[in-house]
Amino acid sequence: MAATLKDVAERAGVSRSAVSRTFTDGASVSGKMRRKVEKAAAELGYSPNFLARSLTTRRTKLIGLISNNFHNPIFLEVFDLFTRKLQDSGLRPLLVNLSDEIDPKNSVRMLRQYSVDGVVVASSTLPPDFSKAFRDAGMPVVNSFGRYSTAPEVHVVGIDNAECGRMAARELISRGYQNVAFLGGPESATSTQDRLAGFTEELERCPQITMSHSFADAYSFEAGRKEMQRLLQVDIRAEAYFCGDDVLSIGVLSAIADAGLHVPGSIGIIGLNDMEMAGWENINLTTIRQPIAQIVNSSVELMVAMLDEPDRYPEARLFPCKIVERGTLRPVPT
Amino acid sequence: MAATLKDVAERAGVSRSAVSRTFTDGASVSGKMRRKVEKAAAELGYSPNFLARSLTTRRTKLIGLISNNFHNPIFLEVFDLFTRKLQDSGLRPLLVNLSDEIDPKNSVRMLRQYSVDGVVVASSTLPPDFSKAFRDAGMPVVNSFGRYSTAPEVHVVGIDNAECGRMAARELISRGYQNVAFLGGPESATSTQDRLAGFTEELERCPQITMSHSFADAYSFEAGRKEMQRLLQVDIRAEAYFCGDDVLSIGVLSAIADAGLHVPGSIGIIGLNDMEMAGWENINLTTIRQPIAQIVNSSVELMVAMLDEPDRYPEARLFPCKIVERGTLRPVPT
DNA sequence: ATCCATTTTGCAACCGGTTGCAAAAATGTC
DNA sequence: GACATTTTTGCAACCGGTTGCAAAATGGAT
Repeated sequence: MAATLKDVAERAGVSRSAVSRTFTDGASVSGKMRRKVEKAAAELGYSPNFLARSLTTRRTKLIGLISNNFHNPIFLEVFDLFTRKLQDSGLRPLLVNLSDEIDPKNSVRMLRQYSVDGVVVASSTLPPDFSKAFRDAGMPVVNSFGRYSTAPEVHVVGIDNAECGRMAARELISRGYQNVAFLGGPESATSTQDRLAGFTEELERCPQITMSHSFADAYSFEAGRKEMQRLLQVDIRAEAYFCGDDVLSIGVLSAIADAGLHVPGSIGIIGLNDMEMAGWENINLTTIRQPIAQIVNSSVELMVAMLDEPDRYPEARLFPCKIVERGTLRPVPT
Repeated sequence: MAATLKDVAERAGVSRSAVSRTFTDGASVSGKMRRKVEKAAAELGYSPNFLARSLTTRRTKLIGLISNNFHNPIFLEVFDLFTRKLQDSGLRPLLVNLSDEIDPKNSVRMLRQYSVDGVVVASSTLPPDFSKAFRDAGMPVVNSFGRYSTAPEVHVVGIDNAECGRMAARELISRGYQNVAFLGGPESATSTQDRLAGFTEELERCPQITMSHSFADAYSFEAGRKEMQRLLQVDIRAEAYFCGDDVLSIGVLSAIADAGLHVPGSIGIIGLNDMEMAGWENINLTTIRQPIAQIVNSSVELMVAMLDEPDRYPEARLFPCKIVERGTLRPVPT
């Protein structure tokens, strides 16, 4: 069907190598030859087959883009940014949905069968073993939105979750809240653990402030709502909550509204991520902004660098977060 | 690095063809041979290279998954469903973000270079030329969420947008609204055009009901909010609005709340899609449910069928929508 | 044990490219 | 114009697989 190297060579009356060289940059071809070949190629609508090429070059320009977060709207932004940035870097994302995989083995095999040049694991909830499994199979790996401390063997790009916890704590302290709580995502997620640790650490320096914590089953609206409903029933509610994630916060807000309580009057809420929706006027969530565009761009740049230097020494790239003040915390007392 | 066919053949002391046949289903190999080869393969951790294989089989099992909707949360659900269903069918999605492409040419070339087996265009806003460009390049194409009437040369899986418009009109009529309006997405989107046409058609049968329409710039919260703010200012507001999309509806709801008006007391709203968020208790949007899981599954099944039969006669598969009643329309008068 | 039909196996060519090497052509120098 | 040097070109082998074909092995019937 499609024209091949050989067709072009015959039409141009030259050798196959000459055609190949015309389409390989850095190869030696005279101007005359190039023109002849390009003419024939244009006439036949030829463009080289990447997969055949990859057989000898050992480069497919395919990158496995792996995630299990297909329910948190922030990941739509993440996919948008990743696909664009990868495309701009001449790479192509092979998307892998790991939502119900327990074992990385299948994905590792599949990605090897497709000879991907590298793997981006974009998830804050996948256990670090997954990233390691890909690395152990010899593929360059970047773990975006991952935990930086426990897996120094794999490149990580993300935020300092513990610092976010401390930041949230300081913010609540500065607003004069005396009884605060952390409402996290799933307890098993490293991001949840680290955010809680930072939050706790900072609050331990203020012994007069009461602190508690609990976990929602997932980073989702329903889970946040359910957990908040439970908390409101047992009636040991805090004055302000640091929620592990924006979408969780929105669930929490809905439970609070249903209970006839007012935000920030009766209860203060601070989220994390600053997803698009947090800025919607009917939500107006005070939150900690995670710089996802920077994280994504840096992840791809790191991946590109690794393609040239596969044994690059592993590094963690952390980006600072900052508070975005909207309407769900009471003002700083004057 | 990774073991090849030849390595396995040598280790097992058999020919390369024998190894190849062991990993090709339907090929003739004796039990004894199979065991020998599988043993050697297991010891070397061998699995066949799909890309090399594709060179002779002319099947990559790669499917281009193309979209330009990376801002409407419903598409996160769409991507989740597509990736799962494709994976379950033994296919792999090569994700292409067409957000700022004017011309399909580049994507066509790229997808040909990767020898994708087929292309799924998942978009309700891409012009039909895009789908056609892929088909003209000889690739099987399914246009999911597309318009079915104008492009009978390309397979389409989706809903009958005009019928949705009629359905919305009937619903508003049955609730006794006398002055209704359509607040659509971008005027250029075929989905918007068809929904408006159906809505208008049905209302023309009730001349006593006043009807108007306008368009938002995009299927987005901000666009919906802005358009509703404008409508509220000019003060020729309708009693009920059929909004082109749920996320648009949510923007509309926010504008209404800001104006101090009440839903469904002062204004009724009906959306379209039934995205997850529509069911959140603090939104509680009455809407028309688009059966996206069915559309996605059917799209993939159609794609699978086309792989065996590339010249299959083009068909349109339409799925019925139904109203999901929540809290943004006033009750049917008794 | 013999013969024939069937199944299994290996050889070699091919899929669509790239690349090291040596021969051929072009260029520069005197 | 002769010679040395550099650049361009084609040959042939290779990347990691598949597959048509013919030879070898197997199995069954007599």
